[in-house]
Amino acid sequence: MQKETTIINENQAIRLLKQNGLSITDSRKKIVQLFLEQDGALAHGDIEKKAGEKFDRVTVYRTLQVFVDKGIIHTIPTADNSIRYALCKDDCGEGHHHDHHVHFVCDNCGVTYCLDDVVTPEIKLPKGYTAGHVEVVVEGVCKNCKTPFS
Amino acid sequence: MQKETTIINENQAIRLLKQNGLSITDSRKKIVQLFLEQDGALAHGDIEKKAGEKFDRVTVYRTLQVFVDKGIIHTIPTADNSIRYALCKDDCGEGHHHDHHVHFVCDNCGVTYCLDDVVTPEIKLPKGYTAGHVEVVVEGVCKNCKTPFS
DNA sequence: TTATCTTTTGCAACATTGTTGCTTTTTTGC
DNA sequence: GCAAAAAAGCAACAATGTTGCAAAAGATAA
Repeated sequence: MQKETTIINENQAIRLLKQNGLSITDSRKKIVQLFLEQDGALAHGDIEKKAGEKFDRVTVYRTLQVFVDKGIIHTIPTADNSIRYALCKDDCGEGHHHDHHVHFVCDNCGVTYCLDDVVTPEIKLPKGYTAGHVEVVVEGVCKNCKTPFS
Repeated sequence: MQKETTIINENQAIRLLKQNGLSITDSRKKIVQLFLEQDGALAHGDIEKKAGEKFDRVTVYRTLQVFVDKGIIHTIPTADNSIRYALCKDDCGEGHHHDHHVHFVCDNCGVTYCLDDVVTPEIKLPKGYTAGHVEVVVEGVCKNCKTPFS
């Protein structure tokens, strides 16, 4: 079972890389797989750890950069100086990200979730300001950490 | 004129430090003054530069930490791995920040503004999630960078 | 499949950013 | 001004991020 899931993810990873015109390499496959296996978002450090010391730090930095450029992953700003990355939905592509969903960081487990179904609200800005992208990060307790009777 | 403003800011800085039970030192005064003189938010690096190489890097780090703890300044998350800081309104204090306003980052000039009058909206979360603090960062063009006829 | 060209990786060296312990200096309260 | 307390400065270190270049792996076409 474990193995089967891994293979499915590997195939999906390869498909995703090909779609974006990227060479299929071990590190790219592995990193995409990590995102596919993962419920939440990943920071650079997480990826290095989860990859099992297999790849050079530089490779991870460059791979993440390529993925962001190609619209495969997007960044999530946090208050602790550690950018997190998460897979983009299908409508993102090279040069244009469309991540209009809210992000959620759990106080308890620290996991960052993409709430794909929660759309960022319209913000009414003061006169003179023009809005581009709106980023919303909610901090609180996630569904897994919620205590049953509270 | 220049000098007079500086003095006013210095007095205000001293008042702010005293209110929070902090010793009055050159670095603290200077750093508070930088925030008072400044329209937008400041990153650690900005402060080091603006202070004119006068203070040790460690002093700046520790001062900012103290200010955050005391509720004098608050942090603003960004997507570029550089936390920014801005003055809190009066209703923040030690151990409890109340920054329910929206932040704005200008694409053109890079300045980060606190839009004190724009309140963060209510976000409806999926079942099981409990919201604590909500952080909204809008990216776009600010009032100063707006071209007259567009 | 192999030869060749292109892309990516890994390494080394470096730059920047942030942290910690400890001594000296400054501030505070008397 | 003096003693106690707080903060600054220094040094050393840790973590994070960047760049150039040679070696390795991937893509392409005969």
